[in-house]
Amino acid sequence: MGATKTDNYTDEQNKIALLLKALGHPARIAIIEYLIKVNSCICGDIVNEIKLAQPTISQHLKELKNVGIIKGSIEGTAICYCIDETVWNQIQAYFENINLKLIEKSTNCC
Amino acid sequence: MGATKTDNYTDEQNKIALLLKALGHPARIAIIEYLIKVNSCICGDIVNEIKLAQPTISQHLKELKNVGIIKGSIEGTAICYCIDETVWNQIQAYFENINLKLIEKSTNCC
DNA sequence: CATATCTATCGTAATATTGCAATATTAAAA
DNA sequence: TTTTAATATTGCAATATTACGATAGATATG
Repeated sequence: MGATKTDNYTDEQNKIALLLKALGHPARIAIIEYLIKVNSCICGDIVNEIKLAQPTISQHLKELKNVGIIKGSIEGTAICYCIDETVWNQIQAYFENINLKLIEKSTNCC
Repeated sequence: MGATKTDNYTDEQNKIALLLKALGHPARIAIIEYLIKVNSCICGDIVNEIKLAQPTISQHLKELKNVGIIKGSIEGTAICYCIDETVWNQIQAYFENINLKLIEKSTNCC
């Protein structure tokens, strides 16, 4: 136990869960919001922005990159990160789809 | 360590992170999708739908209820769960807001 | 080359999550 | 009241996550 039983679910369910799990930490939310705020992609002053040690930020960036929410390109000694809009749109589409269904059949009993 | 340092972040960041974290597990995604599919709210045949033990499902339901994504009303010996559209709309609004900003300034360097 | 800078990785401690068996709780039904 | 059915809670084992210090790797600059 302790490990998620991914076999029980569809690939889609597993995928969206992984994406949302990656966003399910305030540090990673803060990173995303910062990346959006500074417009042009930003490298390691995320460490200055968020009160966490550099290895911790690096770890969070890695997680976001692993699921495809952000991407980074090397720029000299620094690395330029930014949001991958493709994956982001997938997340948005998922929520929109569910919202449509919710509106469609709004026969709540609770 | 091992505990998230919530003090570093805004209330909003912590809140949205908690909501997305709650959705960041395939079982809970499956529960949400099932609740939507069966339209009228459903009780404990979620256990039949998803291959997990009853206490495990109960635990996942509790987590979803804790953050307000679902609500349940007692109906005799069964409990009727359904999605709380208020919180759901908050999540959607969050993503929409970010998407707007993404479109606004789409000067990606990666 | 030596040094400084930026980022990643490793190792590890503290804590959280996942999942289940056993058991408790609650309310309908017999 | 006894029984049955539906959920919740408890306790626990296995695993995952979070965070950081130490260190390594890569690249620019003197």
